[in-house]
Amino acid sequence: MDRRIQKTRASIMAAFEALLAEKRYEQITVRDIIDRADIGRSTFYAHFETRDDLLKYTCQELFEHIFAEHPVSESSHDYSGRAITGDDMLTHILYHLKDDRARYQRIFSCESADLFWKYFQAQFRVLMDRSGAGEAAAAKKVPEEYYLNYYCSAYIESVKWWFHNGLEITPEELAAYFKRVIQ
Amino acid sequence: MDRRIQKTRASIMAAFEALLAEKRYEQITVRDIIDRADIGRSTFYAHFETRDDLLKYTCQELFEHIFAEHPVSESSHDYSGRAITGDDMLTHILYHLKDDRARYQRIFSCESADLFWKYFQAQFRVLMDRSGAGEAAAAKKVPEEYYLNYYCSAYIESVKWWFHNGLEITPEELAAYFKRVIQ
DNA sequence: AGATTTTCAGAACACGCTGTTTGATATCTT
DNA sequence: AAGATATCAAACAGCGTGTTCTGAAAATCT
Repeated sequence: MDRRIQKTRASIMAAFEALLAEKRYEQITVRDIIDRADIGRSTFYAHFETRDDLLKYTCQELFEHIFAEHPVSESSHDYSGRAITGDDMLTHILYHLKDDRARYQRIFSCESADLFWKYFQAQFRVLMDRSGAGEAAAAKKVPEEYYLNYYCSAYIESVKWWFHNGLEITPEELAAYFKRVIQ
Repeated sequence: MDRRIQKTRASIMAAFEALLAEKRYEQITVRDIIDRADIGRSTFYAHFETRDDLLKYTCQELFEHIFAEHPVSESSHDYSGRAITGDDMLTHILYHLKDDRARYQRIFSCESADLFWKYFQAQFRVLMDRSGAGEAAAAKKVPEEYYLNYYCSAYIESVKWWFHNGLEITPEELAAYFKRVIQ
């Protein structure tokens, strides 16, 4: 792969993330990006069709690691060889977030964080769809759809709260909070 | 009060809400609004400073009834004479929403619904701040801030789910779902 | 190293949107 | 009826997006 492409792409992404820390997505112009990345206008459009395209790509790139199909051993936690299911997954995701906290913290505390949280929740929902929430819903005597929605949003809100408080407590502690309020 | 002002304002609001049903807020231009409302450009700017100003005003107008300080007797429910506190409030709000369901359904199912849900949650949060969630948080052994956030977002998510399913069940039933998952 | 292919830069372009200003016209209030 | 005020159309400056073109620069191939 052409090194120029990688370099240019990297500088665009870096400029974009830096700008997100300063102003909300809607206010970031292509001029802002290319000035900061120090590239030409046409170069930007050679890499991304539109500004929205860059945002979409950033989202994918941000979370693909977390929601990868086959989690492998990581620096601060090791689940290799074990199947990641149920409760473990909740903590597993938190570790991923904490491992790359510098980046996620910047993204999640920017004014356009909503966009990323929404993408995060959608991905989490896909995961949960597979690990049936039927029993829990039945125990609470509410529709499964209602429960699934409740469960996912409560989890995301927990993570939001965690980041909002500077990731002070450990992943295990936060997971414990979540399980306790969920019961 | 000048009739012209009322007429113009009403036609702007109507045009805006109609457009929200068709496309997302960011894509609605001032030209769209004034064409639909059949007014001049400068007239629009005589009433609202910016496009965002119109959105803000619409939010306020939408929820001011629901979050009014002193709830009075309504068509489909009557709490007059009783203090609205705690659990009653949860159902009370749902009745308000159902009373004007035509309007709220249009707003909450439009592509820019997020903006309105966010405003809704912020207002709800203000309400809840006053009715101390300290005991419940202590019972679950989680920080009060964490619990308050959890509680409010779970409520809003319930209402979202309700609208998403066409308000099929009654306010009492939804409130029951909520209380059951919250426990 | 030299030739070939690909990417990059910079400027100019068409187009659309925002918010302002103008002076003439229509409509309200009293 | 008369004065106040809201509305209108049209033109304006300013800024943003996404396109196109050309020569220069860099990477890749042999």
